[in-house]
Amino acid sequence: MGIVERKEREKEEMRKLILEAAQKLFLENGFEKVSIRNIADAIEYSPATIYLYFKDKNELLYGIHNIGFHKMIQEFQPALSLADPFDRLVEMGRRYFRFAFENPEHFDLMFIMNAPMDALACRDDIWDEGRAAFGLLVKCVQDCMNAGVFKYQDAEVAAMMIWSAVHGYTALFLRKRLDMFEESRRKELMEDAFTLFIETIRKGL
Amino acid sequence: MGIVERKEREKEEMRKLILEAAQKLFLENGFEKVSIRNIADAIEYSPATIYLYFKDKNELLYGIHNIGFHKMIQEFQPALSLADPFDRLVEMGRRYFRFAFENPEHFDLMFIMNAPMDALACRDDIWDEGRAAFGLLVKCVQDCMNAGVFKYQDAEVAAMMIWSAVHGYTALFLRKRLDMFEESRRKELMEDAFTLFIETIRKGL
DNA sequence: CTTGTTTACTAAACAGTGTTTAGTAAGTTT
DNA sequence: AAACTTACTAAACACTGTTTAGTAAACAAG
Repeated sequence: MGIVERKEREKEEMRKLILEAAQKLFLENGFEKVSIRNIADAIEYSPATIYLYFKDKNELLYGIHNIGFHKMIQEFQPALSLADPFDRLVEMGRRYFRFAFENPEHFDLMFIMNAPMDALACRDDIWDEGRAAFGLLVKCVQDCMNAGVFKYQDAEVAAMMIWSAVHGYTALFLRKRLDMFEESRRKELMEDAFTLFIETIRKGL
Repeated sequence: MGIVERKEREKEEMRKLILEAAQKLFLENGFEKVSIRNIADAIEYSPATIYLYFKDKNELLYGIHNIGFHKMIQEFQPALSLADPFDRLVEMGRRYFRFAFENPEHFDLMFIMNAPMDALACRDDIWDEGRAAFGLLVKCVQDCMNAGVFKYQDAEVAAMMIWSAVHGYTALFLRKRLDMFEESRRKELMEDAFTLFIETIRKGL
């Protein structure tokens, strides 16, 4: 009597089909320029079908946001296995920015756009993906404290401060607020600001 | 023969009428929920009229973004007249966040949304408002260096690093990425992270 | 004062958008 | 074979930003 199981499998596969077609279109054309109808066309189903698998567009974007987190966590792995906790922290910072730079649409969805958070708020659910990722950072900061690199002792507060600094220039860059600097100066400025931040917390935290 | 002058005045007034009606609606309902038709209704003109005064919606949003910058610069004034340069820097940071908290729609337009930057990019113009505001920060950081508060000597890089840190938690907060912390903890965490950042740069920069 | 021209404005249309509803056809169960 | 359930869709609804063609008033020139 595996019919119900098969149906469930098919349902899951359909969700995946939609999600991956949507992701492909979004990454290719940007979020503003992709509609439910475009996605429906790509998978050769009617637009209404998508609403049988996702409550609304926010829910769909939330699904892609999840894929983004998987990708990011994976790309963080090499950083996490570095021996020195401070090196680990620096490498995590670099990878945060590099991920944003190489996957701007995913990063947008994960940390800037309203849509995925609205989907969560509607179900009044908690942002588990964000919590987990932040947890990685807190752990790393805690290791730095245990190793005596930082004198300050509240790892969560320190992690928040570090996340802010790295997220700040990443978000400003992505939303073109650093375009006021000429391209070569911009790259230099971001690199130097990051290095300066690292040196500052090494001395002052 | 003041006819052409009067016409120019009327044209300017009409722009202002549209801009302020638009701003009012945007601040009341948020940007996602206001259309050109809504604005047209509010001023009792047809939608097409708006396009005689603004190239497109991005241009209109850019206009409101400018009003936001005027407001922000004004609210920065008291900070700028503090005697001690480091106090000045701290107060600027506090006011950056307070402005965002009290004027989230304006802040969004100024530092997060794509629309106003797209309007600039189309005219391939430079972001003067951002440059001017960043200039204030650079000057303040330079004063801190001259006063010997900071040892590091590149004011622009240091300003970039400081802007990043303050913008980071502001943007994360505004885009609901800190909602994973319970409300009271969230306020505390932001406050503590800011204080920690201030203490860290005081010691380490 | 009557022309011709310019200006300011709008009705209506175009080409889209997210989403819902009512209905169909195939698969499954009895 | 009949009844029920599921998966799907055509078409509509109520919007969106934007453009076009046309009108009526304001102005300038003869």
